[in-house]
Amino acid sequence: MQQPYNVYEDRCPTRQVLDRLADKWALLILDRLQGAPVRFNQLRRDIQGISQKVLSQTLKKLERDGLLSRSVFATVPVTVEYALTDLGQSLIQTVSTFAHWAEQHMDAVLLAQVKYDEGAASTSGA
Amino acid sequence: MQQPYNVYEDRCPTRQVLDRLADKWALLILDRLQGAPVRFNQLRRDIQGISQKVLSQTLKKLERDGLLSRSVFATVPVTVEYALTDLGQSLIQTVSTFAHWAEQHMDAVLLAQVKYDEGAASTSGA
DNA sequence: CTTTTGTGGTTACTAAAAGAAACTAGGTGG
DNA sequence: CCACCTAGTTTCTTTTAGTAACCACAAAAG
Repeated sequence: MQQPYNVYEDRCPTRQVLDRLADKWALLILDRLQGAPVRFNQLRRDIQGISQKVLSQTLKKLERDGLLSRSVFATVPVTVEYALTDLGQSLIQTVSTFAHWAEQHMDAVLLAQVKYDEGAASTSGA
Repeated sequence: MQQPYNVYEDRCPTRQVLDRLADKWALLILDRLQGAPVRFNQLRRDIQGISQKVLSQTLKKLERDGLLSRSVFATVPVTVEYALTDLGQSLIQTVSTFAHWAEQHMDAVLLAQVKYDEGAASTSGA
């Protein structure tokens, strides 16, 4: 008995899910929510470079897919908290490893880039 | 002694790496290369919906970052094989888990979407 | 001996999305 | 009254992603 879903297939609904999750901002948001709920503007401050629009959009998509929950508290000013759901928890270890992989392997990547660019230079050069 | 790299920082080079890896096509390519080298057109056939342009571009970026290697064989017609490097191998388990997560949790995602859309309907409706 | 098929790409065009910045709305404090 | 906090939305511009066509080579088909 094999699975009904195959992400390699064009029209499989998993492909859309992958497309939404395989996003720089989505990964950073999920990673940031690891451990405890975080508020909108806190996410905005912590994830440097993200705009309100993209943060808002990405949060909506992740909420719709059931990976995180949105809670509004009637404080003054209003508090909106985002937190991982159980579904989000099922992915967070993988997301975290993926998002931080570059931090561990950055030197190797930079070295590879230098080598690649040298090769490209010699092709067009001598 | 803490790490010099932090993916949450806007100008950290890891951010660019994350941006390139956090891509639907990059993930599917890396996942497909797991186990054995694969040729260009084989990748194109297996990863349904990818275009030559995007496949070519993505392979170049992944090669530049040192995650995969490109080997040309002077056969007729020419054979070009792509394979994971050691650096690529260091990420493949995470990539594979991530890429196939949706296949395991698709039902939960679909359920969440229905619930979310119902809520949105009731907001604008009654 | 011309057409089709296969290889592995590149190039131009177009549609969609991402990003920057301003604006909204409700309430507090100066 | 104006500025500032919250959490967003809207508008506009720029960038990216995707579609489709084209290229060069060689072999096989007709």
